[in-house]
Amino acid sequence: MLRLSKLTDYGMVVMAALADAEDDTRNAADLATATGVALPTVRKLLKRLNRSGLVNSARGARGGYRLARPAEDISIADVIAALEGPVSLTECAAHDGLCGMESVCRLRGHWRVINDAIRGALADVSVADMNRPALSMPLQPAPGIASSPGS
Amino acid sequence: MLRLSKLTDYGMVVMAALADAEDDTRNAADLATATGVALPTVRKLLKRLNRSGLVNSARGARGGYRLARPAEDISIADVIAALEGPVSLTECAAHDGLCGMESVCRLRGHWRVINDAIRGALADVSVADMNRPALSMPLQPAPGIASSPGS
DNA sequence: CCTATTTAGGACTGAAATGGTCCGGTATCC
DNA sequence: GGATACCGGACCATTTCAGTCCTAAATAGG
Repeated sequence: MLRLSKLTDYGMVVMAALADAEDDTRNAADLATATGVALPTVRKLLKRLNRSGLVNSARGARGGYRLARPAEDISIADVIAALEGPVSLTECAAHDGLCGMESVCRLRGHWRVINDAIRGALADVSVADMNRPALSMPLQPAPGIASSPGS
Repeated sequence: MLRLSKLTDYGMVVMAALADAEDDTRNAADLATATGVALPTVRKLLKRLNRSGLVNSARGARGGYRLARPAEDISIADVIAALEGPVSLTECAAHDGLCGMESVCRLRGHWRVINDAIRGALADVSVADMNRPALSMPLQPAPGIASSPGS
């Protein structure tokens, strides 16, 4: 699997909808209608996205949300990090000292590299990219891993 | 997050331990001792790995397990697929017709591409690679995504 | 042939995460 | 001042996950 949570998936959909009206402010109800995601869920997502600084909010009548930055400058990795924390395939790749086997585990260093590579790849796809109708993808090779010692 | 399950994590450790003795057959108890993973868990892992054809098993006295192929020919993606199913970041990347929004969702095609890229990256790291002490990684650029004209 | 060893397969349980909902409070516009 | 809409949090039902255990089957060795 290696699956994103459903919330994150929906979060991307909401972000994409928000990208459609970059300047307009849209409220949670509108976004729910536009995306087909249940309203309370949309609310929850927007709150988290706001706290993480990915969207700006305006309270009160005629309030709503809009992207904090141009869609080109918001990556999938940003959205994932906002909704489910930073990418880390294994426990040990994220935090130190939780495993007990760390000192003798040969795998750990490798996981970190792989981890960074995937995060890098995800960081190279923007919300704007995801919003394009077609399937052309301007994405980078996963900088961390690929390149030999030289890098 | 985007985290592997703990079982998969342990599974990699077991595979690495198995790679240490490519020709010797090792039983579940030995592997539990060598890896520090609880015996019942090791058993469970080995059963699954066996069913997926990643290891071969021998029953009876002096039985045990060994890698079905050279460690160089078993990728991380193989192990992940064996233990938690094929890599698929989103529901829609794996199965058709479960979402209801599929026909109108612009994101779907993009997710598939990203998905393939990550799977590709994971497929380029072997158990043998993971077993090396150092941190040099012979990994490929994530063939699916990158490729664009420039790169 | 008999016994000890070791995997095969599945059932089961407790704990944790996840998705989803709702409520009282606060800020803003008209 | 009233209506609108976000803010923060608590809350619950469901599912998934990790981990354990038991019985059956197969093999090696005496």
